[in-house]
Amino acid sequence: MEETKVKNKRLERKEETRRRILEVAKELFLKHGYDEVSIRKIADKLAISPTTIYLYYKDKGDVIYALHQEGFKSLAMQFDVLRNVDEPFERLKAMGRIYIKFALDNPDFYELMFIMKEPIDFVNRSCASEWEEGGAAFGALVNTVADCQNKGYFSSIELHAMALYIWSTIHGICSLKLQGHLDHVVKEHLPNQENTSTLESAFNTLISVIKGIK
Amino acid sequence: MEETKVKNKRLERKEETRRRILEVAKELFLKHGYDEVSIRKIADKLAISPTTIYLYYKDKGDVIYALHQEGFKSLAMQFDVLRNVDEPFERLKAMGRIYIKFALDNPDFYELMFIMKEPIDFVNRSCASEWEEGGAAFGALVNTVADCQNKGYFSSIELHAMALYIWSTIHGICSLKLQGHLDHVVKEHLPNQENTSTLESAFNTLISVIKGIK
DNA sequence: TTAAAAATATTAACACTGTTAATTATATTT
DNA sequence: AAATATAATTAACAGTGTTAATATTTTTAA
Repeated sequence: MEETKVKNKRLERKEETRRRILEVAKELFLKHGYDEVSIRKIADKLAISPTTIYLYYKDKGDVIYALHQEGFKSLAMQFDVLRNVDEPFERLKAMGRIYIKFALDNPDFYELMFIMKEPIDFVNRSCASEWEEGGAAFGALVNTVADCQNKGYFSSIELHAMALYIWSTIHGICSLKLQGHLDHVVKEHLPNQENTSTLESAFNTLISVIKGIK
Repeated sequence: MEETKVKNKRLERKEETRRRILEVAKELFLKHGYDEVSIRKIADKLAISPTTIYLYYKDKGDVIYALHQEGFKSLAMQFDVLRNVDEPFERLKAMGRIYIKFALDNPDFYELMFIMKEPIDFVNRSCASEWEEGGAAFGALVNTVADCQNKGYFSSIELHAMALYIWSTIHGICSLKLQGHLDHVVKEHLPNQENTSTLESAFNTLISVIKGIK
């Protein structure tokens, strides 16, 4: 009976080391951005050998994927307050605002979660069909859109097409902003406009557009 | 008078080498994707030394930027047929379809032009204010939107906000698709739907949505 | 308690990357 | 033909992800 206890102790320690590696990876990631996260730098900060990390994560993509998952958990937490918003269209609006705020507050995480290819390729390779975190996020949007339709909003449009369309618009504006593709357009075509207000005006346009659909 | 002729000859040769480097860079880029384009591989294919490339391009970002510019020229050429479409809303629709087709046909170029940070950072650093190719593309959209408004379409919405909103939606759906973020969502929430039809249905949703705005 | 076994961590190395300084080869001008 | 300007090269630096072989530590068995 002792041997299982010891084995558990070992598994715990192993899990703890895994966690510590991820913690440092996350710290470097948030402080210096993705490009600055190298296996060697993570190892240096932990005062371990670079190769040790490969005993806990298959490769760098695996580490990145773990951060990717953390991001989705974090976003889900932000979404948690939506349970207090009963009116579906208000909930949809709040959802959009939280999503945008998350993107602006955590640009590196957003890049990891919705822009970069590597982590999502890892998902598509590993877990063939189910992917809880990602499915839940889009599922929450679909549910809210369905609730809106039950209240008469944009009920003429197919549910999933509508959800995807909303996500596309908000992701589009966030990704253009975060990747630096708005700076020039704003400078040339929308002077005397502040940085964040461009996002807001695009979001408000979306809201007022879909609000009118019967 | 001979010396200027010689100097011109030299400049021509220099420009020719610059062009050949870019040609190979583009070939590798289209064949193997961005990650596989290294200075050394370009040099190998040209049977020259890697460092020679640095005599023609400041750094790798400069090469990437040159391809970035090629992409914008190519897109502008695709847009050229729009001159034959008189009705503004039809032109807007055609514009969207061409944009989406360009993205699907040239995923690597699209990534370079509208997703990656590096080339547009290069733009924002180098040419402080004017950037013809990019400005022209968005300008074309703004003009078409303005023409639509003159015909009574979505005239209640501010011009630039509307243009940015349309771009965001179409870029959003393209970027989600190209970066692999739709695969999972489609598999889970929209089975029995084909790959490209997801894009089309989102685009059609956008069109039918904005068509109804007064 | 000590010897064997298993788990964990490390060193050394490979094959790459972008990039620069110093050097050599080539072409042009005097 | 000699001097000069231009072009291209070699060698090297500092970094990357990753693997195989080796050493160290921890656990198990005698």
